Amino acid sequence: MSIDCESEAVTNPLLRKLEHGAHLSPADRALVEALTSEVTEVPGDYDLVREGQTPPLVHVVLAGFACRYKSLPDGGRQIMAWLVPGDFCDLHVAVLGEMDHSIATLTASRISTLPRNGLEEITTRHPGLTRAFWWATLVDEAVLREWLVNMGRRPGDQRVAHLLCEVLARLKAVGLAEDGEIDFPLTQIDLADTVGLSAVHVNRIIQQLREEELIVWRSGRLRVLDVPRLQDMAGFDAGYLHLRPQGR
Amino acid sequence: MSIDCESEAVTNPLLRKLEHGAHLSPADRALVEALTSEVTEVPGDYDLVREGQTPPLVHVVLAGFACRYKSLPDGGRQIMAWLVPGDFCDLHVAVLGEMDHSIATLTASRISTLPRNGLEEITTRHPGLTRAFWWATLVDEAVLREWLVNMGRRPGDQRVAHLLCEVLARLKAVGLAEDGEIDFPLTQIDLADTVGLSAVHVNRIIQQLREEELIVWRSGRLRVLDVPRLQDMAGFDAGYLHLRPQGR
DNA sequence: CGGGCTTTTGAGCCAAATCAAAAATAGTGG
DNA sequence: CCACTATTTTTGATTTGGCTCAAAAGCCCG
Repeated sequence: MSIDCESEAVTNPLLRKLEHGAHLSPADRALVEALTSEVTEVPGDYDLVREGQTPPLVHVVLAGFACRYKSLPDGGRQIMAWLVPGDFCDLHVAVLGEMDHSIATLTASRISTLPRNGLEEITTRHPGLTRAFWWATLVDEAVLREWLVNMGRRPGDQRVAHLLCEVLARLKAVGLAEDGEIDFPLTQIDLADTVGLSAVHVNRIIQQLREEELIVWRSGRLRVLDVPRLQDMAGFDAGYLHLRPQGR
Repeated sequence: MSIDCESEAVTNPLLRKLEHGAHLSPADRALVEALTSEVTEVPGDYDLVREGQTPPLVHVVLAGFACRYKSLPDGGRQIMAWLVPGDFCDLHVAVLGEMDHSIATLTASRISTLPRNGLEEITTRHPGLTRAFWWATLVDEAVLREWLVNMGRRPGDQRVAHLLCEVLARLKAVGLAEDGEIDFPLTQIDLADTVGLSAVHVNRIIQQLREEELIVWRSGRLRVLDVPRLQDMAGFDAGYLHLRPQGR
């Protein structure tokens, strides 16, 4: 349940992420810092928000992995998004009224909870930040579209490889990847629930990626040995993430 | 290429849709009407916007079917959204800068093109409408999430059935469905590109749905014979569409 | 050191793909 | 209105990627 303070960037990951989407004034930056000052440590596999609820707080992931998911009648679940440091969990609730899916941590995480009215003040008084939030929402949507392509048209191995390429790029964008290597304490079951394959099959795919010397993944750490080659076999093109050239 | 003026509601479909998401003032309504006055007729299978472009106009579907899609290296395509009357095509471009996917008509369509600055004026001066646009974007995202569940975890027959339930509900919401029946001039190939199955398999599923007397689909018209039963077999729950109880 | 997760392995099976070709439809131009 | 095409839809046969079931091996943690 310790969350690896070392590898966390000096800068706030939310701030770091938003800077990809808009130019923020010093005042905007200070505001973001202030907003994310209310922090909770949460264990892995913990429901932050459940389908049908209208959470009073907006959550932001600061460290760890969370996800959006829906449970199915047959007991399975489909994960529809990974929420990594810098990602909003439920920004949309104020507008949509009720959650149409649940949000849970996948690993022990540090979560920031912002009061809704603080956010509403921003959207009326700080157009620069508002635009940045808007941008973040639209990138989430773009990611969702790419996932749909992944599930619909790519075979298992490319599907998993594509997901790994994406998470690497996203963590790099908030300063949490060094040289193709990231903290990655998920289970293969989580991966399977995400890419729509069985855990057994995902296991075989992982083994294949290891044999091809594309990745090393052990004890919660993932190293991509040859990023271009993995991207190539996955058909990965980072354009849909709409990041600035350098996550630095 | 004629677009069936009869079945089109008296009311503007965009307006009709937005009323599900927010209460609009008479001024807001007038503004929406004015915005959608610039109209083009477009044939089927026509690219409105292509990946990589930054379209100068924002498009709204008024009649017909369009879609978001990405082409794949192997020649296939994945459709990531169906755009039906009332749907924005590229509202996000102003923020994201560049299209990360293409938009094309699936059938002959009536498309409204709004100048970007008209929209920007709205987002600064008309909070009610802005909120309605925001709502529409978030619903698009919710639909995307449900599609992901559909592709990831539902077998072919349920997958197709679910999609049909959705399109029926969405068209009903803008007044374009009467009693489980809609204009539906798509090909089975379009369907296959949407649900991530082969056209041959989709064909077999359609035949099965017909045999089970769940649907009648011929000459561009779809009738769902038993809506509750189809929804039931598909595991369809309209909650994610965030519509008001009555599309009326 | 024992119990509960994960990961791994093996075997058999099934949903859905592919390939190929025929039948049905929808357009198009004369 | 009718040939002539092109596109869709349908059928059949075959192959395969990924699933299920089941059990073993490895890990983590108290």
